Amino acid sequence: MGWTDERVELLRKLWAEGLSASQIAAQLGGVSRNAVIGKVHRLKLSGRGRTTAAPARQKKASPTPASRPVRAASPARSTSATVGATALQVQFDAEPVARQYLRPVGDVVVPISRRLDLTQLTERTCKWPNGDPLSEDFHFCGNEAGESGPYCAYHARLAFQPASERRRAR
DNA sequence: CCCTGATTCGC
DNA sequence: GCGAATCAGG
Repeated sequence: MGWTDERVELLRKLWAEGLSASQIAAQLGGVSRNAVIGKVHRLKLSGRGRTTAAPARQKKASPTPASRPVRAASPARSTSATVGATALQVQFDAEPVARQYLRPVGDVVVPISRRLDLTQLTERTCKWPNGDPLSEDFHFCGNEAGESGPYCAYHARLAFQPASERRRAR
């Protein structure tokens, strides 16, 4: 799957919104988070909320076991403090604050829900329920779900992370 | 352990 | 240009 204009556009949008690379990758489908990150860098996007600093790494240069590359020590990389907004990642799920920007299409926030009907679900589609089950608006996420679970990467995190947090917090 | 982005480099 | 492998950090 290549980077079509639309996919790049979506990438830019989601990245700008603060979604993580893996989340974006999950929504795009067919690409890994590494692919997303790589593309982001190629597009000269990067550093928004800023996560891990960039201490100028240097590795993986010679597969030769006998060769020991000299360690270049000159980061010369100052973190340009530019972005004033977008400092924190969004952790929405049911938070009212989250709903602000997550309604670009009148759907949920995260992935581009496909609004699948129950009968349209396959074993590889995310079965995360969206909306009120009692309402007609109810639908399923429908994004790509691996074999590791019933949900896409994004919803899997929403579903399972709270559990670990509970364990830690409790 | 999970995750995050950053970087390098072979393709 | 692309992205897997790897690194570095939380």
